[in-house]
Amino acid sequence: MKLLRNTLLETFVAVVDSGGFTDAQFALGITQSAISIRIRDLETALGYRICERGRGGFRLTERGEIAYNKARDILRSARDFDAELLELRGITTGDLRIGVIDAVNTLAELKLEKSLKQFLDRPNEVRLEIVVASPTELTQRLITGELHVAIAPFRNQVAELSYTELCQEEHRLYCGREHPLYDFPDEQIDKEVIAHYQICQRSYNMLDPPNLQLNHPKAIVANMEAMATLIETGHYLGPLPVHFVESRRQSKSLRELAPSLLHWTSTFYLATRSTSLYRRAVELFVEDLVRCCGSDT
Amino acid sequence: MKLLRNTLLETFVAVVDSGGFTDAQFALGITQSAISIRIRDLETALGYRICERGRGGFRLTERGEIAYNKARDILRSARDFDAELLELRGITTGDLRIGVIDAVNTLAELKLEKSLKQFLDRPNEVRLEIVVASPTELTQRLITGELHVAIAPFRNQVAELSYTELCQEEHRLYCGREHPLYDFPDEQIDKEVIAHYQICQRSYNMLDPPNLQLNHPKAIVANMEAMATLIETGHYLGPLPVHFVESRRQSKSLRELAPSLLHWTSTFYLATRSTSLYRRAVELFVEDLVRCCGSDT
DNA sequence: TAAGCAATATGATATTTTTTCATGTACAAA
DNA sequence: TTTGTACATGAAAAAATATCATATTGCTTA
Repeated sequence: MKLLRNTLLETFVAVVDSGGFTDAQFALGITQSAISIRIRDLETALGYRICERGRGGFRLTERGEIAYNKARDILRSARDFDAELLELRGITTGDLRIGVIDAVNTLAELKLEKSLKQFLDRPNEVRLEIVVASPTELTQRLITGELHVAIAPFRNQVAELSYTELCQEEHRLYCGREHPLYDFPDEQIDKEVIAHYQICQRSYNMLDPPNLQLNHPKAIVANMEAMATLIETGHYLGPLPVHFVESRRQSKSLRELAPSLLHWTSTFYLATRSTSLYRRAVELFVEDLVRCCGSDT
Repeated sequence: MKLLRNTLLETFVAVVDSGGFTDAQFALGITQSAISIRIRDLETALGYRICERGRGGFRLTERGEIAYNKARDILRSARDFDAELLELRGITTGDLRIGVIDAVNTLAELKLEKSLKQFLDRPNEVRLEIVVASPTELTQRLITGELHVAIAPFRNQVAELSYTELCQEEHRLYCGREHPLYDFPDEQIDKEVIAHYQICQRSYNMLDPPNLQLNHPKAIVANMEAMATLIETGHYLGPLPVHFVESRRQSKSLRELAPSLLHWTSTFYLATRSTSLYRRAVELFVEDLVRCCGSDT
């Protein structure tokens, strides 16, 4: 049972997500009439129209748009609130919303899979949600409470969050088979040489090869797969995590450039809100993750 | 009408605040049976008992205590959420919860009264709440959202809040009629002399006379009235805001010590949450206050 | 330009939830 | 033991919310 009943808001959100009343019937398990009435009631309560509907299609009004976003937020925190109170029974329940940076599943040192398994092996009623996003976005979503924990190489840390070091990720510079440097002997490669070629970067400048001069127009990607693709075209050099390259078939089509010269690491952190409300599920998962990562490095 | 209906939690909070079911009837405007049923339902939903009741008296259980605090928090944010959505109509409504340090009403430069009047003169449906507390507490309550704005001489400012300078408050050191220094000529008073007497301080060390050596056991107070009382005993010297002393009868029984030597000022700030949700009422009051304070200084 | 259709609104009725009223139970104090 | 207070409970009433059938509306389409 739910502690807070937000029938009207839940209906509103479901209607928006379903793009109209008709489809929301199935999402909500009530008839279209009921939905119609609920939306009317909500509009009466608010004193303004939240959406245009009818044969012309479904569309939020300007205020409706604002209301929708706020409603989603409050529903999420209502769920978390429920979970907090229910967890006082000793049962692990509610949402656990985890954010990670992309290409994290092959980072063996992180032990994400192992700790998730440990967490889930315990008796629990947790609804898991995993989101992939950039460190900046993850930070933002942690602060708003949209995420409970996030895992990424956070470079600029903010006061609202607290960070725990998890592991290191090793990076090298790679080129594709078609690239002029592909057949170059390592001994002849140095930063001077590298500087002649275009380099592809991640949009959040977090994996920059340190001390590399980037004189040339460079490509920007927001995702590891995209990075690999661009490097494979043979047009760009680019940094990639070693585990990422080694875990895939195409590794043969990529070449590490002067690994003794061009290698660097980034530190992965677990981030949570400093002033987090107590949630057993979050607590337990953090424990599991930190334990698994700490066990051998 | 309310957007979020938290019947169960509202009942719970009202019952706790009324100290039992019987009195909560009047607070809630429903019969005792209804309350009994609601509390039972809440306990069923939670899966644990939240309070002991019966002829033996009313008492929260351990978990009930936790639940009560969380419930109060969520109800407050639900009210604010309602206000946010309702204010999209253009009507100023909802709570406006203001925190101030004590003895603020005689600080003329602050123009608190004038700006409150301006604010309230506008058509509005705002429920005002004014809380008096120490700067530390005010900071805490702002962060949790318990307060919307706070006014005090904040000395250590935190990142979560943003501060606007409002005005200055002038302080002097005073002694009571019975104090040995009461009849001392100002010329003979210096820090050396002062250091021989006990000084009373505010518990948040914010109005400390700068550069005063406090060698002697000193008294601590958390409130301006208390400070005045202790000074009037003739046993302590103590700092007081000038406006505070001048605005009351007893000023004759207090003496400023070497005002040319011993005077200092503290800066009053208005603090709000940096990442505050948009509330028209809050916005307007802040405008009013800043305008009134800025108009002449 | 009217018929057809798809999306929502509405009125009457059914169902469920919540409240009250009357009464029962338990327990501390007299 | 009695009494009175504080809460619990069952039945009935009231209120809120749902459904079903049908109306309305505006956009296609012929």
